[in-house]
Amino acid sequence: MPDFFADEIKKAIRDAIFHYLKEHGPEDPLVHELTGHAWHDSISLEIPPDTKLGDYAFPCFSLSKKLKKSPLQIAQELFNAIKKHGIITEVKVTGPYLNFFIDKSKLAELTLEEIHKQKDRYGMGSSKKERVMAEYFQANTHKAMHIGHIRNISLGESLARILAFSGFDVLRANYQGDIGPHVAKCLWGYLNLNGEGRLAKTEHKGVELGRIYTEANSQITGNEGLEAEIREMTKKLYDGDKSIIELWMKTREMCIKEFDSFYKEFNVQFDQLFFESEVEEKGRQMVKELEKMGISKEDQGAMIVDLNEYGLGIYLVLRSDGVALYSTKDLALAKLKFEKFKVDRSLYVVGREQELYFQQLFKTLELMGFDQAKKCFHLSYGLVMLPEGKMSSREGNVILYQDLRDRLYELARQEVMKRHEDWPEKKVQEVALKLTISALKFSMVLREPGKDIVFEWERSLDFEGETAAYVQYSYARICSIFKKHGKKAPSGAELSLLTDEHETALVKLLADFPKVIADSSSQYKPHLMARYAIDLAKRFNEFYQSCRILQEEDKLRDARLYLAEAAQHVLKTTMALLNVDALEEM
RNA sequence: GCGUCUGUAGCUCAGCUUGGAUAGAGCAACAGCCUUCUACUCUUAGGAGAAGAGAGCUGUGGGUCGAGGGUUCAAAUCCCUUCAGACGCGCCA
Repeated sequence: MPDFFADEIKKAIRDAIFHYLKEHGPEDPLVHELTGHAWHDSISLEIPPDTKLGDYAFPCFSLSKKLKKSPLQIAQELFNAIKKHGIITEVKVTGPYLNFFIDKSKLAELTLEEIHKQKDRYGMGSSKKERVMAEYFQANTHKAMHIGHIRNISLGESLARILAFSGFDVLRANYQGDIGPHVAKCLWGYLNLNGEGRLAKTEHKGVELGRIYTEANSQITGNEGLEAEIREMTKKLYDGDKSIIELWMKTREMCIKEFDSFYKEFNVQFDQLFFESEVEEKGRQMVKELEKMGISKEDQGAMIVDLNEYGLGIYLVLRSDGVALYSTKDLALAKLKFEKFKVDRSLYVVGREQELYFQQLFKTLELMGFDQAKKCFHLSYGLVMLPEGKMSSREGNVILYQDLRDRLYELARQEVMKRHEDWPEKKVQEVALKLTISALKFSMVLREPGKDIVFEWERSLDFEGETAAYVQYSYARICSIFKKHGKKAPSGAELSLLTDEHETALVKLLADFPKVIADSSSQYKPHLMARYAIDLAKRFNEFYQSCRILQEEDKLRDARLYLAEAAQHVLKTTMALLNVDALEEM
């Protein structure tokens, strides 16, 4: 709810305490506290667990200690001293709590008029004058995309959108490995597992290459002869050996093309694509610099940064044979981000297993004197598993994206077809695809990032429950009201009519939206936004269920239309921030 | 061995940063309701009636918040111990 209400209540409480003190004890440190600058913070309000108890609550426990009286007594005495005024319509004492009821029509007016004024900009933060780069996805070419990548891109994109909405200047970055042992394995597979024939048969050549990689990898792993062969091929790749470079270029192109269509399907556009090869050389130079600065040193032939005094162990920055490591390249990339792209804040959406690694990276950057190092953040996320028990780990039984997507899509298509027999096939496919991709994104963002999740894919498309479809359906319902009504909500509606508990509950939730933006942005937690979207959809449906709109008499109808339109705006914004499609019919 | 994270209803998960009133959702189960969703009939229109489904809503049942201790007026939340699991701890990314 808007701070305005809390402020008014706090003032009333302060006056009551003053009044109380005047009568009961002339000198008290409390007077000092309440006249100081921080008096505002010394009175803390809470939201009661049930709206029937009140809209705001003031617990009297802390005063109890200072005044040496029971909180129940204090609540009663404050109640006698408090003056109802302005937006406070009622005050009640419930045990040790002083509960306040606020003027609901005032709340509706303030909130809804703000939303109608701002429309899709409602909740948007003012410019932070700060540039943040979010690096995510980081899928390698020549490898299959699996369900973990989906969690990554869904989180990353949603985070980027939330940050941009809350006022940051956001750059989206993707950092991909297009060369290395994994490429060699894929190419070996291409040559030995009938790659040419298989690619000829499919549109999705990148996907097929990924499958070839997976098969090749399982054959090669543990086979010493083949592993030696791969090492040899990897070296040839790095050396630009003509015998293999042409195939590499050709297949690399296929993979990148496949990624492009995937980005399109997922509605993601990167501002900056980085490749490992770009930063390898710079990384090696940076390690030399580190040594000069006395930050790194040689150990067993390799270069390390000893971070033991920070409890971060040893950070290895260069291999003993002088070959660049992931860390070598990341150091250079970070510098590039800070200096060339003028980034003030840098986010990395990467799996949880690299937590220590990123702490080491950030600490090293800090030691090098980069101020931005303090504003680096590793958004780490857990594994995605299916109810069947398979995991998305690198070695384990991988769930390929394409397989899952196709399964989900088929399910969605059947459902849409069943409901709209009159729709042309093309429209069915279009809507089904949107539902599929939205369901995937939403399920991946709904959970707290750090935790492993079990992706209940069969449920993700349900139109009930905590799903994208439920949110989308609620939105479509609102759209359908206005379609039926034939025009938008009129301005100047009598919002004081909105006093039903369901109306108020919806208004309150709408009023909370700016805070949700602020929280999910400052804490890097997109799941707060997803949960809010569910809550809002639910709250709207409750309102819709118990309050008629179009059939009411004009004034009430207009007020409710006004409310519905506000819900529509906010719901649309939440979907945009989650990168979920807002469909007008489904 | 050390470090980080996780453990909440049968299942999937919020809540924990910043301690407060009977610990919340969703799914599944059961019992209902149903308007603006779907479809049928009637109506000049607005709309009305009966019905079904469901992608709506309500209610019911279901919990030692892993266990034990501590701090506090108050602990799912903070601290300690312990059990279980995941991940990490130098030449992978």
